Amino acid sequence: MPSVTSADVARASGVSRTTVSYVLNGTAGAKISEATRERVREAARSLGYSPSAAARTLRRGRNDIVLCVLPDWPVGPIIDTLLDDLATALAGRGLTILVHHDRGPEPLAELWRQVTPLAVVGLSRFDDDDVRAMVQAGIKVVGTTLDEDADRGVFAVPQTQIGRLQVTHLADRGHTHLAYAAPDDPRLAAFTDRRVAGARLECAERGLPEPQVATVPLDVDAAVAALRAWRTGPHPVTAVAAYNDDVAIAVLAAARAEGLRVPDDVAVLGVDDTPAARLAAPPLSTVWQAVDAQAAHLAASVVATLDGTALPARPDDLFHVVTRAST
Amino acid sequence: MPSVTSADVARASGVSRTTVSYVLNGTAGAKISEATRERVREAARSLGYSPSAAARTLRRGRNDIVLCVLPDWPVGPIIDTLLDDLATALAGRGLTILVHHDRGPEPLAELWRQVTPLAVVGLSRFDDDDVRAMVQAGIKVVGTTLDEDADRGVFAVPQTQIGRLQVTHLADRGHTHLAYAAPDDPRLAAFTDRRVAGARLECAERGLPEPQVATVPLDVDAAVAALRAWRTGPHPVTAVAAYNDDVAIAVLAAARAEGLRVPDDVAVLGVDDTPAARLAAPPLSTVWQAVDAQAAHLAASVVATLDGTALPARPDDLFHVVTRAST
DNA sequence: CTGAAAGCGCTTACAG
DNA sequence: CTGAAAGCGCTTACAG
Repeated sequence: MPSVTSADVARASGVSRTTVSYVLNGTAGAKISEATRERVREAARSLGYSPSAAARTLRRGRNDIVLCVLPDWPVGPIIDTLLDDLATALAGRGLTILVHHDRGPEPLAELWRQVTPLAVVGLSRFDDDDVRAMVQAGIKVVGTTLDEDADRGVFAVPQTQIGRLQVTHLADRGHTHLAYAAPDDPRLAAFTDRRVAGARLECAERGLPEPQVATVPLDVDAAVAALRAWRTGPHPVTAVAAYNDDVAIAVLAAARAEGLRVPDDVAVLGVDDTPAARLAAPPLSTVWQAVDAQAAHLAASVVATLDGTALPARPDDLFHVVTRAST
Repeated sequence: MPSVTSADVARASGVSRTTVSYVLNGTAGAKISEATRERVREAARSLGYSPSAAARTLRRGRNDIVLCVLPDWPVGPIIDTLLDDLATALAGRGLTILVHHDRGPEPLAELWRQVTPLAVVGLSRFDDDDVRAMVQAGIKVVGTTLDEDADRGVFAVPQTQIGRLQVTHLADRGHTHLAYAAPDDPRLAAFTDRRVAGARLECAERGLPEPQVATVPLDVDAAVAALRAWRTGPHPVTAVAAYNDDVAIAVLAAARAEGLRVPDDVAVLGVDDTPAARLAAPPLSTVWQAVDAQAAHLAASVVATLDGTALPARPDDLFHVVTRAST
């Protein structure tokens, strides 16, 4: 607890706290002899001095933390990569990234007031009120949208494109009666809704009937039930666009249980290109996401926001289909 | 930026800052009339006052943040659950949980000095030096170990037990020549090494030959190569304990490619009980982890550490085997 | 029951 | 080139 303060360093090196601060922060315009600088640095080192973040924050009005707010959806490798790249991009500027998993109704305001970060990066969309309050408090904000609109300060990963791409791939192979297999996890609704909407749009533009949407739990019996319903009626579904590879694998398991041939009786297309997709029977065609490009874009967006420079252009070619044996 | 301070609230409600502080913090022993209290609360509300965390931290020497340090390994649903439960347990005490993904060589000290948290929870093991420094700075520490030792302040999830349990399950079914399928991801080494060690120990105690350990990338060709090597020689392997369900599914894919029957020619046992395990062909036997019990124990450990009370007993029955068609 | 005042540790005009 | 001093906003003995 006998914490070392800048006064201790000043005393030990025979200078004032001002000088200590100048030296340690490398303040421009302070002309201090190299000998003094070295003396101060050495004293700081030997005393194990590390400045109090609270005091610095109180004085400066902000600190060196970038707060990253994650929504409630399950964290997967994509988010991991996003955060990794962001951490690397910001580490070079002396910024530390801290992550908060947004769950329940705890207001965002509590959080950023607690932390007083330099910037807040949201991987979910912020309320306009929250954004206004943060900006007013001098905190930089980088939002995210799952939609096509690319407002200023917004990092965008348009989910509708994924649904469209899936339909395009299946329609190109001659399928006309499509199904969309939605996931069971309600936390994914923000993604599901947009991907389904994209699939609907693409079907409409191509003059195809609406895709038949059903939830497919990750369970053989439940998937069989969904598959049977799709195969019933005058126009049985011949191709399924699945929310992701996990759901697609459930559909494959159902097809196996029903004795349907994939892709001859029913084609299946996933999203994510997980290792499991390669290993599935048959190997699963899937939508690959350019995670690295997304991550680089997010990192660049945050850096640009911090610097107040223009936001980088959104990368295109964020997605493409990896064709395997299931379509 | 014209931030509202406690002085503003004091002025608006006609009292001193002392009184504002007492009322808003519910300081015990301060006898303040209900009328005054209400006046202060109302003023705070209408001015949109929220105390400066930095000032409070500077004054008190610590804040209301619990910092959770995650190691480099990929975050999966288990960690998600752990963090979820922890956040819920701490929210009731007005504590906010913030997560830092430990990557690269940035020293831990930088981080906790930046944040000045009330407590640090490590899901990786801390250096003894770090622990000492944190404790000396008045920060509570909850460490984690993947081993059997249950030191004070340590949350433990013994990984050797998993390897032992896998061998037990396979040996009970009459298998004597076992293989261990390790994952490709070097970040998982801390887990892999311990699970393999557990498998070795259990084999030794049962008088079985050592398990043949090989890395099995999540890729059919690579898995086929590993499987062939295991099946070669005078004593071909008849059962594979896989690091997790993903690796097990790679082994299943290899068996399929080689025309081997599962479990008759080769039995396969995973870990995690993911949805993919249920959906595999054949459905995969796997070690289930009591994530909820682990999470509850972690949360209780943290709370006990904060309160300075005795740590909860470690739950037993953390793991058991779910038997399906692959063993 | 309430207020004046000190002080947490830092940074930064302002004076030399 | 360097130092004395103010002040960031809060909490908390200490005095009434």
